[in-house]
Amino acid sequence: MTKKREGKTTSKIFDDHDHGMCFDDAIEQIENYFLKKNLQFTPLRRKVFEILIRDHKPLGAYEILEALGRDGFSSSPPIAYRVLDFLMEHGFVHKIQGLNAFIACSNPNHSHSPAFVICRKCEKVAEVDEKKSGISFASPNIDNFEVEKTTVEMTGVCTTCSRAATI
Amino acid sequence: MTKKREGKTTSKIFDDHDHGMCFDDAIEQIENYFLKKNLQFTPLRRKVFEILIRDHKPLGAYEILEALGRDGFSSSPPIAYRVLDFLMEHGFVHKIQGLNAFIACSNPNHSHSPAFVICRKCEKVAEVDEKKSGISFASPNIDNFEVEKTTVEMTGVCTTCSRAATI
DNA sequence: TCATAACGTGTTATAACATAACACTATCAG
DNA sequence: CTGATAGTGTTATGTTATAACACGTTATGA
Ligand SMILES: [Zn+2]
Ligand SMILES: [Zn+2]
Ligand SMILES: [Zn+2]
Ligand SMILES: [Zn+2]
Repeated sequence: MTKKREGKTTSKIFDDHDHGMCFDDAIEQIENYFLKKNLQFTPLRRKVFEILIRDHKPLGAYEILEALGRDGFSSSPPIAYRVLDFLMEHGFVHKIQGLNAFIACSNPNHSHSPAFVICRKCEKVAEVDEKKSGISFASPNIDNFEVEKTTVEMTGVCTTCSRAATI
Repeated sequence: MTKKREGKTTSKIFDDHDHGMCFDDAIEQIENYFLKKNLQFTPLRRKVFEILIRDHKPLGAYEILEALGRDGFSSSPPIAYRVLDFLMEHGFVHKIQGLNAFIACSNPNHSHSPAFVICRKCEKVAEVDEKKSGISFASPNIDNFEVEKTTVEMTGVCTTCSRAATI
């Protein structure tokens, strides 16, 4: 059976943005970026990004594939993984390692090392800025090991789920 | 920590410990812990831990299963996953999300939120302390979200692999 | 113009990782 | 003795990800 990924909670960091705005902006930003970099924003790539940005929640590759199938695209695994890899390379999508899921970036304009806050009950995920989060990578460089990529995920229970549990 | 000599750099974090010591100590520590907590350090649990601490490198669950099989234990998947879950609960093993692999803790005595430095070429992994790493979780609490667990992984190329590439 | 290389999408098959569900034994408290 | 708990074992299945190859389109450029 399929795992459920759903959630309806309100905790500030999880919905402190206007998502209608977010959606339109995001599409525009990615279009501009691709144009500038001479990359193709093909119908498939656009569709995958739209699926992710639509509800702005983490989706597994196979959930994305189902959605692609419903919209008339091929739904064999490599289709999703290839596009996801591409979108991740360019910073428009991130992988949430703790959920084996993918999420549209909340701030693609800003070059960043994203950190994620994950509720283990409702599986809502917030992408937070390094500085905002209270996390700081004081040194990007450890013993001459050049860090190319960081994964930072904080798992816990959001206030909504926490309240719900104690009722 | 970092040495620079004649243009060469050496990264110490990957091998700055006496592993013979590490192995014996680790076994003793886990034995004491289990005794104190009235937990069973069964032959299977011991074997899994030994497999992980032997070379002290990340191993996939199925690699561990093979090793178990070679040593006369059952090698069906749940065997490994159950013991790994158990050892992780008690902080003697960590999962490296970026590799789908498991590694023996380098510092089980110390209550910690481990961070990992991972070479993407040789897949060596070093567990570093929050403070040493230059990473700090300034606030354990973000907008009333109580963080229960953190995942911090830094991927890059270690000096050895980096030197090898430029020869 | 005609090779040919690069890219994007598509397919089938399979690899790699992880869990569900149930069975059996040993231990131990009441 | 009885029932609960813990540990190991088994079979089967679910879930996530990649390999390998096919095909059309679009640049590149002899
Ligand atoms: Zn982002
Ligand atoms: Zn929640
Ligand atoms: Zn540790
Ligand atoms: Zn290396």
